[in-house]
Amino acid sequence: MKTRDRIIMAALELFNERGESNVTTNHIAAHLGISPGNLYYHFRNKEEIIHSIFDEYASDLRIRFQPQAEFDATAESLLQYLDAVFMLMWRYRFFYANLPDILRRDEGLQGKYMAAQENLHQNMMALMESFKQGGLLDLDDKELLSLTNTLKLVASSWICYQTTQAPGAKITKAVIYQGVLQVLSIVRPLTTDKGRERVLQLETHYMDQERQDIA
Amino acid sequence: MKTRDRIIMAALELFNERGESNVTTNHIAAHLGISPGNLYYHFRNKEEIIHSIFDEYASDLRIRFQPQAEFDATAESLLQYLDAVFMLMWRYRFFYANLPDILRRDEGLQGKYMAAQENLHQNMMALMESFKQGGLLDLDDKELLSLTNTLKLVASSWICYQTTQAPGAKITKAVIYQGVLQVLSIVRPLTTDKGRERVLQLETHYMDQERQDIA
Amino acid sequence: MKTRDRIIMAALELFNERGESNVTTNHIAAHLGISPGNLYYHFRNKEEIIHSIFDEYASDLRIRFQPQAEFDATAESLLQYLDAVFMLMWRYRFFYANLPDILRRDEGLQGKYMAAQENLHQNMMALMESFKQGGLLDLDDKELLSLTNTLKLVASSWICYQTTQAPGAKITKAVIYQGVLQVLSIVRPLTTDKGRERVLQLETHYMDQERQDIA
Amino acid sequence: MKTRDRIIMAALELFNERGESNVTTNHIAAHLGISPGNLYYHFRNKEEIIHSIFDEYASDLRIRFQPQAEFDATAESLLQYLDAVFMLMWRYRFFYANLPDILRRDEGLQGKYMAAQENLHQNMMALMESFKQGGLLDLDDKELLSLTNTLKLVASSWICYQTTQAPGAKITKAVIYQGVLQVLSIVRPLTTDKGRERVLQLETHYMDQERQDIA
DNA sequence: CATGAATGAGACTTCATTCAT
DNA sequence: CATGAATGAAGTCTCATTCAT
Repeated sequence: MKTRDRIIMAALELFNERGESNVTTNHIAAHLGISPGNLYYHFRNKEEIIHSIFDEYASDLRIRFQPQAEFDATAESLLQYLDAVFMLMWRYRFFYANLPDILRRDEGLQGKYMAAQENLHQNMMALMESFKQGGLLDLDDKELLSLTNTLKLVASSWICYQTTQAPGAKITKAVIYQGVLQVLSIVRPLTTDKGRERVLQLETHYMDQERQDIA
Repeated sequence: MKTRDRIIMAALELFNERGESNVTTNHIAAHLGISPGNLYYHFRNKEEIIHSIFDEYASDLRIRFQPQAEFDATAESLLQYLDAVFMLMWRYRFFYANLPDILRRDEGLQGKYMAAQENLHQNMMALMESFKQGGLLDLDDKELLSLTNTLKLVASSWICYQTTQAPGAKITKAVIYQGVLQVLSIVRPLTTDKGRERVLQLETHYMDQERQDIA
Repeated sequence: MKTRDRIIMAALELFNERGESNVTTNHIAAHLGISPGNLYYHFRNKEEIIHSIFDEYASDLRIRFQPQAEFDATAESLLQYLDAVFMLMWRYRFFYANLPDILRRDEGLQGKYMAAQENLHQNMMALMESFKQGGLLDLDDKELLSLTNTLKLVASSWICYQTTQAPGAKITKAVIYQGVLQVLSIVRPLTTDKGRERVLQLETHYMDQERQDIA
Repeated sequence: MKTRDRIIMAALELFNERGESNVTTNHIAAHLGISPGNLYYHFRNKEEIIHSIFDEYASDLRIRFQPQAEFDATAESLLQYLDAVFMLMWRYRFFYANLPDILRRDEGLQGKYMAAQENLHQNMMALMESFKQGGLLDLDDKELLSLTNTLKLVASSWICYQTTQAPGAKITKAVIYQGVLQVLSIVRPLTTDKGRERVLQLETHYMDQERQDIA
C-alpha cells in the first residue's frame, strides 16, 4: 500500500480510538514508523488528512445509498442497507463524535459536508418513498419527512451516544446491532402489515446477531 | 455577581460558542478582564470549571424531571416539560457536542455523568409510564422502553446535529422548536386518540412559536 | 503565642518537612489558618521569614557553644554539648539541606551566616583546646584545627547525608544518635587514655539511647 | 557535538553554577541558543535531563572505583583515586548540593541513587580492607567501617560545605586540594608507620598543588 | 521519497506579593 | 490586625509545521 493511503488509514484508526484532537501528526507518523517530515510530504497539513478521510467517507456514502433503479425491498436488500449505514457510522465514528469542532475550523469541509448531507437526504427520501410506494410504510408526506430526519439523526448519533453512556467501554458489534434495532423500533409504528412483517424478520436477524456477538 | 460565578458563566458561554477544547483558561480570564492567576484562585484547573458547570447542569436536570406526585398531563404541563428539556439542551449545548472527549479525560466526571443519566432515565421512564397509564400512549412495555431511549437520544443529539447541518449558522429558538416538533413526530404514531389530540395542541403551539421567532 | 512567632514556627516545621523551596507562603498561611495578607502584615516577604528563623538559629548557636569560664569535661557536660549540637542540626535541618540555594539568593543572610560560622569556629576551637589542655586529646595544633573542621563538617552534614541515604525515610532520633557515634569515632583515635575512657562512656550512653529509640 | 549532549553539558554547567531548581528548561535552551521546543524534542522533561546527568555520574563512579584485581597502594595509585573522587565531586557538585530536593520528587532517581551508593560503599570497603591487608592501616573492623563512612560523608559534603563557608566565592582547585588534605588528616591517625609515610607523601603533593593553584 | 532535528506560539499552571476593605 | 481576592511574571510542556540533507 502507498504511504499516502497508510497515513489515511492510521489517522482514521487513531482518530476513532482517541478522538481527532487527541491525535497529533507525530502520533500518526510514529504509529506508522515514518518521520513527521514524510507525513508532511504527503499532506500539506492535518486538515488535509481529515479532508482525505472525509472524501473516502463521502464516496462510500454516495455509493451505498445510490437509489436502486428498480425498487427492491426484499429482506435481503434491506439488510444490506442497514448493515451499510452502520458500517459507515462505525468506520468513520470519530467524525460523528467530533463533527462540530471539525467543521467549525474548516470552512472547506463544511461545504463538502453539506453537499454530502444533501445528497444523502435526497437518497434517503427516495428510499423511504419507494418503501411507501412498495406498500411497506403507511404515512403521509410530512410524516415521511419527519421519519427520514429522525432516522438520519438516530443513525448518525447512535455510536457517539453509546460511547457516552458507557465511557471507556469499547463499542462492540452488539452495540451496533442494538442501534439497528433502535432504528427498527422507530420505523415499526409506521409500517403496513406487510412492512411490519419485514421489520419483524429484520429484528429477528439482528437479535440473533447480537446474541452471537455477546456470546 | 461573584467572580467565581462570573467565571462559570463566561466559560459556559465560550464553551458553547467555540467548543470546550478551543477555549483556554486564558481566553476565559481575558473575556472577563481578570488575570489568569485570579481564575486559578477560584478554580484549581480547567477541569474544575467544567465540573462546576456540570454540577449546575445535573442539578437542573434533577429538579426539572422530578416525577410529579400526581399525574398531570395537561397541555400546559407537557409544554413545561418540553420547554425544560430543550432549554437544558440549549444552555449546556457544548457539553453534548464535546461529551466523548470531555468524559474520556475525566474519570470523575464520567461517574457523575452516569449517575445523572441513570436518574434521568428513571424519571423519563416514570413519565412515559404515567402517560401510558393516563391513556395518552398506546404501547407495550418494550415499545415504551424503546420510545424513551429514542426520545433521550433525539433530544440530546438535536442541537449538536443541527449545528453540523448548518455550520456557522447560529442556533436560533426556531431550531429548538423544530427539535420539539421532531420529538412530537416520534411520539405521535404511538398515541391514543386522546394522546394524539394533545400532541396536535402542542404541535400547533410550537409551530406558532417557530413562526414568531423566524419573523 | 503571637501570630508572628506562630508563622516562624510553622515555616520552620514545613521547611524541614518539605524543603524550603517547596513551601509557599500560602502553604504557611493555610497551615496556620490565617490569610496570606496577614502573613505579609507580619513579614515583608519570604526572605524575612527565613531571616527570622536564622536569627533564632544563630542565637541558639551562640548560647549553646559559649566557652565555659572554667574547664569542665565531665561526661555529663560533654553529653550536654553533643546533645545540643545535634538538637540544633535537627531543629534547623532544612537549613543545612538547602544552604547553598538559600545563601546564593540572599546576600544579607550570607553575612549573618558567615559571622555565625566564624563565632562557632572560635568557640569550637576553644573547646577543643580546652579538651587538649585537660588531657583528653593528644594532638598538635595543626591536627587540632583539622579535627575541629572535620567535626563541624560531619555534624552539619550528617542529617542531610542520612536523608539522601534513605530517601523518604523519616529521620528518627536513632539516626541522630548514630551521628553522635560517628563523631565520637572520629575523635577516638586522637584521645589520650583518659580521653578514650570518656569517649567510651559516651559511646555506651548513645548506643543505649539508640537501642531504646529503635525499640 | 550532538544537541542532546550539548543540552546535558549546558544543564550540568548551569545546575552547578546556580543550583538545579534555579535553572529552567528555558534557561538551558537560551544558553545554547536553541528553542525550548528543541530541548523537549531531545528530552521529555527536565527530570529526564537530570536522569541523564545522573547516569553519566553513576557510570563514572562505577568505573573509577572498580576494585583493583591486585592490591596496589603506591602513592601514584592513591593519587589517582583521590583525584578521581574529588573530580567527580566537582563535576557533579550541583547534585550534592541539591540532593534532598532532587531525590524527594523523583522516585526513579532514588532507586538509581541508592544502587549507586550501595555499589560505592562495597568498593570503598574493599579498598579500605586492602589498605589494611597491605599494612597501611591499623584498625579493627568496626573502626574500618566508621572510617569508610566518615570518608564518604566528608568527600561528598566537602564542596557543598565549602560553598556555604564562602558564598559567592568560586570553588577553585585549591579548595578541592584542601578537601583531599582534610580527608588525609582523618586517615592519618589510623595509619601504620608505613601508611603514615604514604600519607605524608600525598600531603606534600597536594600542598604543592594547592600552592601552585593559588599562585 | 524520506529523515529527523528544529521552531515558536501558546497552553496550563504556580506563587510571591499587593491592596481595598 | 486581619481578610481574601487579585495580579502578572514566569515555569513546564505540546504540537503543527518547516527545512536542510
